[in-house]
Amino acid sequence: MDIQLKRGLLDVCVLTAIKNDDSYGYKIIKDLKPYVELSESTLYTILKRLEAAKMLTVRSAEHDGRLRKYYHITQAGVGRIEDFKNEWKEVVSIYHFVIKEERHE
Amino acid sequence: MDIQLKRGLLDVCVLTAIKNDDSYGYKIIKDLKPYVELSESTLYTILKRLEAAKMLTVRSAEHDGRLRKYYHITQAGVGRIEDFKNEWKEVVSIYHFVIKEERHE
DNA sequence: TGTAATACATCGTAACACGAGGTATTGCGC
DNA sequence: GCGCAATACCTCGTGTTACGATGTATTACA
Repeated sequence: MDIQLKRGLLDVCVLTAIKNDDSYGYKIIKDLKPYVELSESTLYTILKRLEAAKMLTVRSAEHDGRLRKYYHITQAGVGRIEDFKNEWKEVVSIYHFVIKEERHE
Repeated sequence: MDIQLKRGLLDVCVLTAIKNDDSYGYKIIKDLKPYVELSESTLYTILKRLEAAKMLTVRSAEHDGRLRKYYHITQAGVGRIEDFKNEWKEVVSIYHFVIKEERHE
């Protein structure tokens, strides 16, 4: 998938991945795999960004002797998803513009 | 509209705007206005990029004593639009992922 | 013993949209 | 005739971003 096209979707995907249940880095990547591929470096950048924007909170926990950082969505994070849903209408109208501009002959 | 979300759409919008008839900078902006707002600096950056990628060709012409640069789409440019249409399926599947993850209770 | 999987992290780079600023002409109101 | 909006082009610097490369450490299994 085109990198530029992913840009507006990744933040919302990550937020969606933790929306119903707190999750952690490795699991988020696996859960999103069927929809979008993202590398670890990309994910950790996103998580840092979303934390700075107060769209999620972090909690460290030990699991089987291994560190895990669980991410929990905030109200602002939920709002970000809602904003995306509203913007979706605009995206669809752009898509229709692109497909309707066919030469009908 | 969120800048990041626009990123994957702008190139295709510009290509669509010149697809059926050659067009020029100022007109492209006005034609796209109902769908996406883009500034002149953004458009000229895009046009340069698409030209470098051989997705369009340029032809200068004088119109009412004023210079106009007409942009014409190439086969590669048409291919870019087709690629977008195919990627659209992935985008829709992401959208469905986002909206389906509602807590049903 | 080694190798994949799990789990975290940082750094540098290239791509990109945009605001701010610039040049020059036409056309209209006053 | 003067100013200003509209038309039409352009450049530069900046901040945001996705990603590959790279690093650390543990568990599980062949």
